[in-house]
Amino acid sequence: MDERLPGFCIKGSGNNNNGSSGTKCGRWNPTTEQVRVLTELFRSGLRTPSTDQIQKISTQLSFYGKIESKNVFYWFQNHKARERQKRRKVSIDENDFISRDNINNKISSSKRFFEVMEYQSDQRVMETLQLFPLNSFDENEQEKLRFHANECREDSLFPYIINNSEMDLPPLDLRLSSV
Amino acid sequence: MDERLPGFCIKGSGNNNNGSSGTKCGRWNPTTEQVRVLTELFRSGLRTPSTDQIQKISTQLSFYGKIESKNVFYWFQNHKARERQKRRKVSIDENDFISRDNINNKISSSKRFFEVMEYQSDQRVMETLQLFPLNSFDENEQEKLRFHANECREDSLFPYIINNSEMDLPPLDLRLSSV
DNA sequence: GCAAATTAATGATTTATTCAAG
DNA sequence: CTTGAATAAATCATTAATTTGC
Repeated sequence: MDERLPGFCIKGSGNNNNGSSGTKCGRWNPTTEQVRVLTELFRSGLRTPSTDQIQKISTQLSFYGKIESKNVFYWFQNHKARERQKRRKVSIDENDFISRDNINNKISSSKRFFEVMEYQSDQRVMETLQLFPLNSFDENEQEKLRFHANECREDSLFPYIINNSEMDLPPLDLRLSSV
Repeated sequence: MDERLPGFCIKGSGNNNNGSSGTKCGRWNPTTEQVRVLTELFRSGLRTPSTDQIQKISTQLSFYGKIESKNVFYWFQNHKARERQKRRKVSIDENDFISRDNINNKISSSKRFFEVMEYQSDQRVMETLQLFPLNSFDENEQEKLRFHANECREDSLFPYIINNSEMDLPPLDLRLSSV
């Protein structure tokens, strides 16, 4: 019963030999305050703290709970990388096929879609990074945007509003059946 | 049970004078089928549809009733945020304020550690774009890091200390020298 | 049974971040 | 260092559920 339950770790004897393999059990679990401080530091511009800074941070944060210097180091590494990854992901991947070819355009993102849409001519299915299962849609189509301010407020602040009132629709085909 | 589909903007001047500076339009009231399809798409992994997708979804869903693209956009925004919110509330169990033994014991040898770490993973922080998991909710990884970094509990005897942000910790002054 | 009053859900806006380009 | 792009968080506002008194 005291086996290593997945996701729940038995009290692995104080000194966790958190080596390289069994990171499950001896992993640092930051407290709220620790995360708060780290995030504040990150937000303040700190990205790659020096060793001295890491030590100071770690010492300070140890007040809130168990922490080691390496945790601080890793935290910044991961946070930096993941923020970046997140940005890239939403900017490029979320946009399915549209392009990576003309990445110089960089506007493959749907947001600038209104402005540069007419330029899309050749989209290649780049690196099989197919994120959405619902690509039963025909992304290849270049639909016309009818930016019709149908609302009371004409200045729309959200990035993309397309008013498409096509009413002649066959029964729904949105299933993520195939690609 | 009132089957009247919500119209567009009720442009009737002075009709619904809610006085406040809010919207003056009646808001979208999704039909059951619309919600069902949107939820299915969400559960399939779609989180931030591109403009193309939004338009197609909107077009498809208009078969079931009045809808605009912006409604689809808003729906995904809200649904994503609220699912995350829900999950976050559930996982407010993080604070194990554990005063472990010799917290920063490894600092003395941390320099070597950091050198190795730098060598290992400094610039090579995974550039891999993870494919979208078809059946999992891609929650914010940061939150996972923050709240689920470790399921390991030493003991459940420690009292929670959740909002002790007013400890007597001196204000961190870490960014002093090398910023 | 039925509406007025109240509460819960959720659609729509605003605000505060992030990274990256210039 | 400043600005652009694009959210995601926080908030506002309205609709639906429900409670309640009659």
